[in-house]
Amino acid sequence: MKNRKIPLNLNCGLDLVGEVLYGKWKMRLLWFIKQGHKRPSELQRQIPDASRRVLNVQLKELEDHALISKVVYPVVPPKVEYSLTEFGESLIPVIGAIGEWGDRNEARLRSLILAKPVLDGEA
Amino acid sequence: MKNRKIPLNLNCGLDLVGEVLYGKWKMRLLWFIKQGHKRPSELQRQIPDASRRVLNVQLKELEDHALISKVVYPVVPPKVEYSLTEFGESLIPVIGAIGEWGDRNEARLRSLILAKPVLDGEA
DNA sequence: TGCATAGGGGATAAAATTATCCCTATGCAA
DNA sequence: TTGCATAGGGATAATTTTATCCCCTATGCA
Repeated sequence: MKNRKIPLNLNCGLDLVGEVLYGKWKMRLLWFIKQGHKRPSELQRQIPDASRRVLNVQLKELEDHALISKVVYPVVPPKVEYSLTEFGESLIPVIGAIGEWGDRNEARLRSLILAKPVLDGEA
Repeated sequence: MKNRKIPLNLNCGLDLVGEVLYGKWKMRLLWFIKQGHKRPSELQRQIPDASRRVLNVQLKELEDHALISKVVYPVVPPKVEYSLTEFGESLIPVIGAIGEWGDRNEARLRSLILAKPVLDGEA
């Protein structure tokens, strides 16, 4: 989400959403924030597969896109809390729908995804 | 979607959906197929920003993930038609919801996305 | 033979996204 | 004085994803 060399294409709603939601951890971040995990360290605990750095970067993008807002408390040790903006809230049902579809089809998706064409031999 | 070095994480529904829907043109492909644009050349016309090759690759992945099915007619010149599987159909409402949210918030999204932090100077 | 059609796909380059590493700062506890 | 917790960020490497290039199939027709 830096300066792109390939021009953005923002033709339809789908493209627009992509711009703000395309990011490996973004939907999960929004979701966990919605669940009340507001502090960076909490989010990090919820999503241990991502590094702290990466979460920061994606949180920053979500913030730039006005989906979340950030409050920095001037205390030591530092304390930061994120929360959904109204705009971000409006996206929750959509994310919910995506997640539900995934949950509903979990078994099937899992097997489809793991069913790589056999030729993975590598040890 | 090749052999990954970084392990997949398939913890929740959201991750699973990501695996099959994460791809720059995938949702649009599904959407256009749903609209009745079944042949590769038609899809290409609908999505001129993507090269033929790229669409083929993504179509192949959608097919591998059982969201679409492909029929090759043994005629010359070749004729191919894609259609949504039942599984793919079940995803349409979700994609619809995403697109609607995007459409509803088009103006806002557009300005947020284009409002890069000013320091893009480049000539 | 040459071209058009409709579709495929390998190899490789480029771009975008993620991950890793290391460093900053404060105040308190050992 | 070192260590820990909390949060942030630059630089750079690794990975993944997209794009570009070029060539191939087969038939029918000029």
